[in-house]
Amino acid sequence: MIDEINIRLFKALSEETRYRIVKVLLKGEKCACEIPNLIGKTQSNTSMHLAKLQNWGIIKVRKDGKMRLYSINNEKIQDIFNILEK
Amino acid sequence: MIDEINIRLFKALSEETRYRIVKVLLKGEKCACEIPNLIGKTQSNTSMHLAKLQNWGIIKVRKDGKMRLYSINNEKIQDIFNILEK
DNA sequence: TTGAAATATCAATAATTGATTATATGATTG
DNA sequence: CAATCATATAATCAATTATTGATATTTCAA
Repeated sequence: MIDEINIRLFKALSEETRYRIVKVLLKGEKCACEIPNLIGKTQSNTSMHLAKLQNWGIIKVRKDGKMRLYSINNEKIQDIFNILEK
Repeated sequence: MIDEINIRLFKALSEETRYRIVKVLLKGEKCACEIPNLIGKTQSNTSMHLAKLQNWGIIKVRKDGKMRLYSINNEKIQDIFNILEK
């Protein structure tokens, strides 16, 4: 059901760490190594939430050497944030 | 901070019961008495989530006799659902 | 003014979720 | 191949949150 997908999207954005990750990634692709500093959380904590966001289809990742580069994987998220900023 | 308001809005919509309540109210004002049946939840459970949504500024209520009539109290919610339906 | 309908609230329990710490994996470099 | 950097994963614990069943409150009507 589409409702379940929507509820998962809301759940993704309803937690402070994930909300901050998404906001940072809306500015563009980011290396996993810099995200903890950008949002003020630990590496482990950030990594767990990145995994959740990825599992839920909110973000995607690509590898470059030993780095992982994350970016938004859902076009609707930018639209939603645009509405909230009005 | 605006972020906190946004996170609360997402939290409101991230739980199945509340999501269903909001979806029902987007069609128009509803009596508290009919919401449990409309969403398939108990009276007590529905009432608790109505209280949360009200505290968070998502919905509002007016009295008419012994009934309570609930409706959406946040213009952005319809816009968000419009995006999700695309 | 008693009873019933509509609704909220409370207390207990159950379930979910996040934070933390430590460890594991995997790629790169020397 | 050993060391190191980047990152993920696992286990535990704490905290938050939802559900349930019972009861309280309010309003109306007989």
